[in-house]
Amino acid sequence: MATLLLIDGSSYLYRAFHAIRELSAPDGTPSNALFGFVNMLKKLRQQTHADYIACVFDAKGKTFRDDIYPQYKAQRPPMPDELRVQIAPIHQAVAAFGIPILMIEGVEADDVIGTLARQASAQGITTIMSTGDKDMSQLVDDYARIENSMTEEVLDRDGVFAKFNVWPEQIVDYLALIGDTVDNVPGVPKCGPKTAAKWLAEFGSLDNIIANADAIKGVVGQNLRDTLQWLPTAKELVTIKCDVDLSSELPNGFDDLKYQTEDSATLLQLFTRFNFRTWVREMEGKVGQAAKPETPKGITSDLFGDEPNEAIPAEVSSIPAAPVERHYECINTSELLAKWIDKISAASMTAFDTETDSLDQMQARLVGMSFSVQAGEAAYLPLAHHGADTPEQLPFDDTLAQLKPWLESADHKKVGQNLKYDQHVLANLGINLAGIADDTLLMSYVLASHEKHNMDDQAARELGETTIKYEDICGKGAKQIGFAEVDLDTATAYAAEDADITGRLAHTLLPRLQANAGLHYVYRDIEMPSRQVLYVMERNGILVDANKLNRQSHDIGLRLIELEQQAYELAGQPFNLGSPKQLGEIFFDKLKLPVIKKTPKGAPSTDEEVLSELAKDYPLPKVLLEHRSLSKLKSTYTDKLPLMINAATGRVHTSFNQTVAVTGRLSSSDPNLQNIPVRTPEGRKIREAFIAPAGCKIVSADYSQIELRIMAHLSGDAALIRAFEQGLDIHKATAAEVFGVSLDEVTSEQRRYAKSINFGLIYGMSAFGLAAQLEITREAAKTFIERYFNRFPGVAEYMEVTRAAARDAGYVETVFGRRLWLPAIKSSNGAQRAGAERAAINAPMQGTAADLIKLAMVAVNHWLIAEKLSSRLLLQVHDELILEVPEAELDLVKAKLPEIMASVATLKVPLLAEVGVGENWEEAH
DNA sequence: CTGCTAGCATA
DNA sequence: GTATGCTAGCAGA
Repeated sequence: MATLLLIDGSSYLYRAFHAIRELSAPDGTPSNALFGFVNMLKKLRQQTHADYIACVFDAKGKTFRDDIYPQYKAQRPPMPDELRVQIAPIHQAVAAFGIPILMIEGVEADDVIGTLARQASAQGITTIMSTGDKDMSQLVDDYARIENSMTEEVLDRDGVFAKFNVWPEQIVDYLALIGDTVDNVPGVPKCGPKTAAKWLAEFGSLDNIIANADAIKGVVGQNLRDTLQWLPTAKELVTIKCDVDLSSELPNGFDDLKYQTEDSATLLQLFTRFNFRTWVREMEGKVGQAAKPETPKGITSDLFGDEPNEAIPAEVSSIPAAPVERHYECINTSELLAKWIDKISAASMTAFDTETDSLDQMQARLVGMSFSVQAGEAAYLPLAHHGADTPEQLPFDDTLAQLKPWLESADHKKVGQNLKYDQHVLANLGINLAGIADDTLLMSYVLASHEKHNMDDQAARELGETTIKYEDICGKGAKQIGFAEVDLDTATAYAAEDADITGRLAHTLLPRLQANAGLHYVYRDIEMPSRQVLYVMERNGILVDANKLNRQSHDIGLRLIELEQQAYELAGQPFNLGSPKQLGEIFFDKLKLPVIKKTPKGAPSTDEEVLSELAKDYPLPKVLLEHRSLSKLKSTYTDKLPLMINAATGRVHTSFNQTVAVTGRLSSSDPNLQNIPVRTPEGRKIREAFIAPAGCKIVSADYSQIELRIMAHLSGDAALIRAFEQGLDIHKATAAEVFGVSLDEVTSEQRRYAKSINFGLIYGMSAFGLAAQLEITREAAKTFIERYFNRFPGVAEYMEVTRAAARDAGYVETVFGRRLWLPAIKSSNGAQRAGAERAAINAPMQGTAADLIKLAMVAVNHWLIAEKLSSRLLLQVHDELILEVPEAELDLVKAKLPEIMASVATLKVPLLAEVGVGENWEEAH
């Protein structure tokens, strides 16, 4: 049976406008109604498969109802300007989606819908009226029903009766009796839905009620008798006209209401103008496919030319190309140097690499550089080799000066493998590397975050080439020599190969990224821009008060000695408190304490959980717990951090690794500044040592409940979305739902339970895990989870859908299209598979959060530069950004920073960032 | 000197 | 129950 879908455009216009908070295009044009409307259209298109479709709007001007009753809708305020300006783009969007638009002068949208619905019913066509307008209930019959796509309410004949206690054919009478304040149609005073339904149940119809008006008692009965003259007019006003002449609009009848071809180009244009990023990405994929017909793979002389030869789907792993003939040379004369400067100046893209004497990017000194502009052809320029044969090497300073313009030119595009490192190395020499167009490390990471991304592995995987390993030429371990000690022939073979392979990798990987709009967006608009911000943050470094940490080390040291003495007495012998093995022997062999759990290798565990449990009954574990936590703080933080201060800058410069975390998160190392303590008072003292220089403050801004908000967005769960929209304490709100109490009745115990389940959900929880966390039985945890899923069915469904999608595709995606691969999801090992399923649940949330804060970092950095501010980004800790801000800029940054963070994307729930200020990180947090 | 384990710091 | 990085201890070079 054929189906007709009629969208009540006028009703959704207002609903979308009021349902969504402020939202506007970059130029300030409001876009909330457009966003809501398009969202609704997409949802409808996905959910409802109709043969015929129309979106109906009110036309301008008066209607026949104004002639009947001049006060009709007289009290309705004019359409707000903010909505009015969105009408044209909304019509444009509807049309571009391929949905026919109907606007008939002299009648309202309802009348057009009524007419079409009646015509459809007569032909046996099912009609779905998508509207939120209760008046339309009068149109429901055996063929026509209402589906409200916002509330997902469905009203068929029985549904109408269930809702209003009258049948659809009585709705007109019912509306006439109760009137419509919005449209300024009076009814019978004091007659509401209850009374109207009661009368209609008793007398069947308005006519019959009028006929029996004298029999109705009370004030309402008198009111009825007073309005008898009016009621027929009221009925006429609320009756939807079902005989509108549509012959000139639809000469071919329903055939004129078929879906048209989607106009992706217009949609892309529209979404770009209003900055609907997710949809832009979606459309870019479609437009790209349509605009780029497949071309045969050709041979180009310029291998790094701008246009990819062929769009290879990202899913298809590349087939290693045929061996490339290599020609590498060593630049050791001014003629060769001139030749290569010409080459790289003319090239549209140069693969570039540096060789240095250290892995520490802030300390590393340049030893040489290599270049390649064509597959198989590359050159190595040695600059600081020394050793037995320090031969034909061009002079360091002079050669670098010749290359500096090219290195610092944004017009000369470079591609490299981890150019952030090379950028540091050159910055150490006062050279500001520019024109960084591509990075094969990031390409590999975006295409396949679960693979290895080092150049040797990439070369083998993507090109089928075996490369010279660093260790092959420099040795390893203590006997390793610096690259400057390597002879020039060997160095050339190695370094030129690096540039050559990098260029060829870029040429292979870029088309695969471009073939997928989502991945390309993640690479081009998230990873490449945040690469630059990370460089800036690493370069900035953070000021650390070494004296303060040293004093803390000293104090902790004294306390540790006390604790050791106590432990020796309690144990009856001295032993190494830091050795789990010795500790185990004392605990379980000598003192015969009970074994609570075992390590994976089978030894009795002595971790914090076990110690806490044992501490309830024995004194020694308590001493151990304090010793453990203090020695961790001392060895990892208070002892180490002062040693990490860079002598030249006086600051600590971490390395942000952009390509290790499979979820898209960053990691920090040397030192890791993403795990500075915060939970315990002793730990927080370490944060106090991260300080702002004189005249500055530390400003910290963190996203509030970012992963739960993303869960609300991804699952679309109405209750969860509502809780965030209302700005509630989310754990409390969860508790209220799950325990069925009001918000102010939630006990702290209930809130704690809810908090655990919220975190558990983010981690792909099982009943077992939750039980352990809450120290309750597994059965109790299970019923608790069931109650949660009952209250938040959208979340339950999302979990299942995600698991299934991961099993199907082998990966899951973030909101921005980042792919998170889960090779273990198809493992025959049950435990591994279960682990991968938990990761599949967690990854979209953790990964989307990572995408968001990367976008925020880029936006904040961009703002700081555009406004020429001196404030500096220093650190990122997954959901937190830390800046150093001069006092003069404090108010501005305090206001703008959280605003930027909250507005990098528009999700189904608002984003919130909270800002703090202090002399040090602890105060600011 | 290198690689592994247990344990623990963060989001 | 997700994702990381670092330390000390220890075993086998």
